[in-house]
Amino acid sequence: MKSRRPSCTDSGSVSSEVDPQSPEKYETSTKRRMAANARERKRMEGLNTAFDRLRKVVPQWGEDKTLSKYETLQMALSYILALNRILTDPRRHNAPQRQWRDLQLDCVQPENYACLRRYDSPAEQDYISSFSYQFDGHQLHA
DNA sequence: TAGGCCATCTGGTCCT
DNA sequence: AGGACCAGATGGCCTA
Repeated sequence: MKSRRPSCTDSGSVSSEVDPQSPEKYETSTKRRMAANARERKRMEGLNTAFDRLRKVVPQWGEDKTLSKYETLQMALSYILALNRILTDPRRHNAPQRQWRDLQLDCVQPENYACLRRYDSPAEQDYISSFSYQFDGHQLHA
């Protein structure tokens, strides 16, 4: 993970509500704020770890393209609906020999991805066109 | 250079 | 009181 900005709070900038006449209060408040910042960084780190784990289990566009957080959530939603569809699809029982992978690709609808970004390369177009199944009764809300 | 994405800081709110 | 969570603000990095 890249560290963007050197922490200004870690150097001790704390705000306005502090009484300049009371160094002890100022120090206490500064320490509290720094601790809160550290906790927040830790919390966001956990959140980003969760996003990374999610990215590993949803379909990716390619090794060189990392899904943004928003894209990851949209992809996860669509993927879950697709898997749910697979589990409830009656064709599953009629054609047990069908390859799981084929059905999986078949069950993700392209319009769920179209809003995410533009895909210009032939490889990406091919990948998108493989998601051809139309849901009935499932509606995604943007 | 503008726009998208992101990390970080910060203050507010809620909960224990 | 202190921690967790959240949303707004800010500024850096990257790409078209």
